[in-house]
Amino acid sequence: MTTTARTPTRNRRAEILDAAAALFAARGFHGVSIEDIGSAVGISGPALYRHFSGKEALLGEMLLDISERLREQGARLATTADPATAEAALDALLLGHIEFALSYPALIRVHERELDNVPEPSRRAIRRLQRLYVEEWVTVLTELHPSCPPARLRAATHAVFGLLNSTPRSAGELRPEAMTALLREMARAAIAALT
Amino acid sequence: MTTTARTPTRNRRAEILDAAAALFAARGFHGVSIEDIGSAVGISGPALYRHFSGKEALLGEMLLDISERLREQGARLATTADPATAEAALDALLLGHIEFALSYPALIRVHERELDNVPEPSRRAIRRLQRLYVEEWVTVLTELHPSCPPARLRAATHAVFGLLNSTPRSAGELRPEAMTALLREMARAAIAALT
DNA sequence: CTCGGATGTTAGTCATCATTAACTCGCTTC
DNA sequence: GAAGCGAGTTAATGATGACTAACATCCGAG
Repeated sequence: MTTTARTPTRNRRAEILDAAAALFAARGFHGVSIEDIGSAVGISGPALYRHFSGKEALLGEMLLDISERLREQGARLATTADPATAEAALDALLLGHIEFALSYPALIRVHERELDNVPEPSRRAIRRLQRLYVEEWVTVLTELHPSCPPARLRAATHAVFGLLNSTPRSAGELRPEAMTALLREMARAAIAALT
Repeated sequence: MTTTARTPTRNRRAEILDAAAALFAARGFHGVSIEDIGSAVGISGPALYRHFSGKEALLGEMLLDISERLREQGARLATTADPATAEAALDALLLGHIEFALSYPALIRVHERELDNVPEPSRRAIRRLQRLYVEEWVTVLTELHPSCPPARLRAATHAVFGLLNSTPRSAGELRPEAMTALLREMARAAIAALT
């Protein structure tokens, strides 16, 4: 009836993914209904099936996109810097991750929590991308701490992710620049402490 | 009569809470059915209502217990040490939290993720305990970094929790002692880096 | 021995949900 | 100016799931 019919499909898909991300972050995958997602973007319920084959497929696409963005960013930032200075590469990775976490807290939350709800075909691909991203970090850390065993560096990487991804929990405590500086300093120090 | 009450009830409740924690950690609150929990402890479905008034109440009790244990531990460790050496208090808090996270990864996960699913009466109490625990840390950190504004210290505390709670994610990478040492060193360094 | 309560069991009930079906409607295009 | 299609809509359908009811059993007093 009104002038709503102009959205050219591309926008709709993105709109739905955004709304679903916010809802999943707030209430969890199983706590959100198709109806909820639909009405969050002004359409109602089953209309979602014009854009996605199902709820799980929607989640799968969402996580795949997030993982791909992180991996791409990781690959770009880790190699962009002067290969001699792994320090610079690490700093770039840190700042990239922090900016992502601060810009898209809902995506970070979903990425952290909902992998188990993705059906098996996609889950494998997502896991692979996540692993590649971690390995990007481990490679850089290996240059900085050659004597440190890889398993330890991997655990350290997960610990740093936990630190950086704490953002959604301490939302609003600090302004973004202050939060960025804080997380960067803490993460750098934590990594420097590795034997 | 009186004290005995034999073990049937007490054990059952604890057994149920344990099983439910493991399931909630793995699949999320809404991803687990009453049937699932029941059959995990060998009874079936509605028998749970002999022990808990409902699914949400069960979760509420679980989170209340976790929060209470953390808060109690925090209060004990933060004051036990020589008040002159906030360093020692911080180290005690760190080791206490790490031990808890390594011993009960499922509880940590549920504690991090499921607060939103607790109905309002209990949620308030849980939040209060969580806040008290955080304030325990902030108090100690304030002694170590008097010039650091409280908001920054609070955000730093959440960041440290994120780091320490990464345990469930990097499960099995390292042996417990190695993981404890790693997390302790990283967290100490991260905190020392605060201006 | 019997009574009563704690603890289970199985068979409903009633909601909620994901998904599908069967129709509109408005555009573009021939 | 119909044909076709993209994007919605509302009404089933079929599962699943939380919770309740009605009925069984064990066991420790009295």
